[in-house]
Amino acid sequence: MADILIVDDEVRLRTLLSRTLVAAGHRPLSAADGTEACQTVRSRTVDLVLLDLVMPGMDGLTVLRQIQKLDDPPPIVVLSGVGDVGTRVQAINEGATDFVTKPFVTAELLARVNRHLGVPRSVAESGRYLVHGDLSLDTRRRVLHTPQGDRSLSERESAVLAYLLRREGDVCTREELLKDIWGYDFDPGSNVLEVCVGRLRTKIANPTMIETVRGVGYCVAEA
Amino acid sequence: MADILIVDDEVRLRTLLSRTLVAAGHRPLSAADGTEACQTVRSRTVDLVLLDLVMPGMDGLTVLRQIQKLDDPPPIVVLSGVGDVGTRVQAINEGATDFVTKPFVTAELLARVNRHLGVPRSVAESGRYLVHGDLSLDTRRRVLHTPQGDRSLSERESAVLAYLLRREGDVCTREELLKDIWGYDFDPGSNVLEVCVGRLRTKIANPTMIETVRGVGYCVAEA
DNA sequence: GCCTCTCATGACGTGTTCGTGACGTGAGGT
DNA sequence: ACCTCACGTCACGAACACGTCATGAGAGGC
Repeated sequence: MADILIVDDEVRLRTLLSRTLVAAGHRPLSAADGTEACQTVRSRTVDLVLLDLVMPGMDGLTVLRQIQKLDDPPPIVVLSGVGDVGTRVQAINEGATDFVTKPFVTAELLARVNRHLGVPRSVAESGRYLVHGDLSLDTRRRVLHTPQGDRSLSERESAVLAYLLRREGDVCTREELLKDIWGYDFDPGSNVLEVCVGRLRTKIANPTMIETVRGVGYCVAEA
Repeated sequence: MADILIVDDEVRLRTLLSRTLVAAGHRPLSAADGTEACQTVRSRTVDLVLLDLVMPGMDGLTVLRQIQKLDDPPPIVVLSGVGDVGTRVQAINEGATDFVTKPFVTAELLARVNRHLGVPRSVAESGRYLVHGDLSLDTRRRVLHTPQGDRSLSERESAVLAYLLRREGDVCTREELLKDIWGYDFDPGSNVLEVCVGRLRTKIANPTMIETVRGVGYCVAEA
């Protein structure tokens, strides 16, 4: 049993989905447009969102982004027509958990919904969150959750921190970082890396977390 | 050193992965499709499987399931494109140990592979830690762990200590040290070595650990 | 068009590293 | 016991790596 928000402008589809979900033992909620959806999602906890991309008024992708901005966004299953492959890819990139092409078989839809409900979020989105001690990095939203609150990181900052965290306990050389993040094959002759690490450290609760190994590179010790 | 099966239909990726693994001290095996992979995995022992999900012929997920049916299935690291979140979730549900999204940084892939091999750090980073009695030297981070806490060593200090520890119980002559660490072929006429050893001893809990053999060189006795 | 955010750049300050030479000290040979 | 030589210790200074700052260009939002 889970609270599932249906976002679609067509009444018939909404009622169809509602009935299917009730039959499967869930509690459906409805929203006819993006604005309503955002309100609902903010005012109460929702376990999963079924989102139609094509809607009048607020665009589906916009709704997607709005939901992703939440602290602990629920999984989002996108409903899309067969045609719009581009939008679909974009939706996935924007953080959609899964998608179902219309017209769909209710059984399949249900299977997917259940899958995303059953799977703990940490597993479903494994790799999205990088946890280290008492702070965790949301690599998609580029937000760092610390005991002192959330801070948003820039793209570069996030990339560097993610790189270090993924290789936690390992020393990452300046060459590796410059190559894999900046795409530089040789030393740029400037101190981009240092500046970026500096900015990162100011945003981290514990600046000593990123250790510098003189003449080699940087390292985040294992928690 | 571990036997790692690479399952991918693209030749270029297979060779790239092979090279990377060999460089890291592993023995790679290749399979171009699911059928071949299943055969290999049944006919011999494999320590880890690198599995591409998207393949013609037998589906990656099917291979995954087949491997899981083995008596003592090896860990499976799945390679997946950024887009296919759904398949990824399914792969995790089906028992994949971890996954890496393509395109990937080889260093990260290696780190994960090593992590999932039963004997992670000792094999993957053989020689990284030099242990002697109650202290251990992390040669990559250049940090010395002592009962009194950690101290960071400079490059030279670390090099000298590592050299002595690797030849524990053996007397290292001044000529050897000066040649192998400083690159000096003849006595520099200064006391670089003594100064360095001196600095080292102050950072070590037990200064008598580095024994001087008058007229010859230095030695660290076996613990 | 204006504003904000990101990010590269180069100047500058600072701490670390490491070689150097002066000097003290202890060991070993005679 | 003395002398000598090898080693240890110290303080100094130069080179270097890193961190910090202010600045300006460019992208993107309103």
